[in-house]
Amino acid sequence: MQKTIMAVTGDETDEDTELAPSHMAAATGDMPTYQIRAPPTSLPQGVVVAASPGSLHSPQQLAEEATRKRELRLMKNREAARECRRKKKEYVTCLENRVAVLEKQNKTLIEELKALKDLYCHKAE
DNA sequence: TAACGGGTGCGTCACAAGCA
DNA sequence: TGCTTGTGACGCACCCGTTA
Repeated sequence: MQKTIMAVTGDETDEDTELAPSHMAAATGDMPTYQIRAPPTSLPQGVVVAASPGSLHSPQQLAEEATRKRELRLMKNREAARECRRKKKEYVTCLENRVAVLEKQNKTLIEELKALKDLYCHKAE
C-alpha cells in the first residue's frame, strides 16, 4: 500500500532559517486512519481564519474548521520540533566542550602530580 | 558504476507535564 | 478539565563514503 502523505503544503515561508536540505521529507503514514489530507486550501500557511465556533453549522464548515485546526497544530508542532532539535544540538555541543575542558584539566593535574612526586622523591634521597 | 550502509535532518504522532 | 508545549520515537529522504 502506498504511503501517501506529503509534507504539509510546504509553503513555509517562515524563515526556515537553518539550511534546509534540498528535500522536504514526506512523513510517516504508518497509521492509515488519521492522515486525512485536507483539501488544498488557498490560505497561505500560518494564516488563521477567524471563525467563531458559534457560527459553525454545516458539516462542511465543521470539517473546514477541523482541518484548519489540524494544519495549525501541525505547523506549530513542526516549529516546536525544530526548536527542540536545535536546543538539543546546542546542549550536546556544550557537553562536548565541557568534556574537552575537563580532559585538558585532568591532564594538567596529572602532570602536576607527577612533577610533585618527582620533586618529593629527589628531596627524600 | 551500481548497491549498500551509516549519518543527518525533517515532519508527524503520541504522550506527559504545566497552565488557566 | 481542556489546551498548549516540549520531547521521544518512528519512518522517510537525501548525502556520502565504501566495496564488489
